[in-house]
Amino acid sequence: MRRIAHLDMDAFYASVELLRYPQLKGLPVVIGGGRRRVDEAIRDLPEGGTLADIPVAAFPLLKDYTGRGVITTATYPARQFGIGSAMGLMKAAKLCPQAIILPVDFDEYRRYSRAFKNIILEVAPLMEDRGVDEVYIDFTDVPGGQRDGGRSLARLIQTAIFDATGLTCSIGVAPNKLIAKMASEFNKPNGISVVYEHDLETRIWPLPCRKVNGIGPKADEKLKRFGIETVGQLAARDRDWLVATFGKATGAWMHEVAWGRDNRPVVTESEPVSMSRETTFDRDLHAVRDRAELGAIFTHLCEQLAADLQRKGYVGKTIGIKLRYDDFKIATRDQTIERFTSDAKTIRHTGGLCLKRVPLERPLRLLGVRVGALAKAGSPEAMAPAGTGVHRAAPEAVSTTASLF
DNA sequence: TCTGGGGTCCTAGGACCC
DNA sequence: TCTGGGGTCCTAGGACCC
Repeated sequence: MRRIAHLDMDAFYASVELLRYPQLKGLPVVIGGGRRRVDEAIRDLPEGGTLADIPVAAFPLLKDYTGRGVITTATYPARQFGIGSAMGLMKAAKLCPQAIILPVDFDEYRRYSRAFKNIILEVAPLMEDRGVDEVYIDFTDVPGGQRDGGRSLARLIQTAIFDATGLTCSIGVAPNKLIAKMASEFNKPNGISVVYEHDLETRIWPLPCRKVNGIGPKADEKLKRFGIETVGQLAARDRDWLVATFGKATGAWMHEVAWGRDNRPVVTESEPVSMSRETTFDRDLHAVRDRAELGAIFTHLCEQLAADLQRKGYVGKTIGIKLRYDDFKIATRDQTIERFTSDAKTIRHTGGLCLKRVPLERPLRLLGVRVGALAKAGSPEAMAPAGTGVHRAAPEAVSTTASLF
């Protein structure tokens, strides 16, 4: 019998921070803010003092935070105030002004990410990466993976991760990835849930459609307009109606997931499709008035992206840009070039051409650059001579102000 | 008081080829 | 000369996820 686990680290970023700052345990803490006050607190430490010696009162508070940004993670005490991830910092400050805010430290989270994944791999080799804090694990052929429907193995992994890192996680074990993903949320934090095929009606059907991985805000809203709130109500609609209403692929998929069917394999290896860098400015910038600043930011993003590609050993041939205007609307442009590249100057130049094709009247809040159509550096594909494809004229520039780039 | 950064996949139209 | 269908690549936007 197929047994698939979904493992989700509990409040991952925040939990990693609490390992450094145990004095903050039990307090509302959010991750997502600026660096300065924490740096000051570290600098003010007495000789020989550790991070754990920083007095709680020295940490920055949400109410003193000014600036843009969102919460990436909130500790469980902070969640009691209604704070959640992706929430704007200003809104979170209203809900819980006394919450402590810490800056994001991706390098540290990546270290712990590698650590917990290595522990899993020692026990179960079929693991699929789903980002820093999540994985799927195929329990089916792991010795002991079937015992108690997978509960024993889940417990073993959970304990091993905690012993090695001090971090807790929640695990769902089910017949497939779809159900496992939902099950891992049943018992958070530090929980295990085992779901069988025959639990569909009692444990899955009562859930709101939004809990299905793949049904987002838009699809959920449309479902609600037809009176469909739960997975069970979705399962009650006939397939043809779903196909007629949501389209061939989406409708059929919805019918399958509502009946708990999902045969996607656990995928252990995958190649990246694109890499990108983007930044939201401290204040909105204008293409004309802030031309020099924008140009410098863009160059820097291209250099960072080129360095990412080179470090990871990839080249790409579709260069793209992304803008977010002050009204939050997004525009993208891209252009495919003749040769694969990871060169900052080439990316910068082609990105500059893309920028000439996009409207630049409105103030901008974000600028990004992307390289897609990736190949491994040095691979036969990446080395193929240019001009073998169909020749296509580059799109015309539409913007005049954009020539400033 | 607005809303980060890094991704994947899908759709849809047009170009172009067979 | 006209008609057509399939396949692939390119581009833009959008939904969704972590």
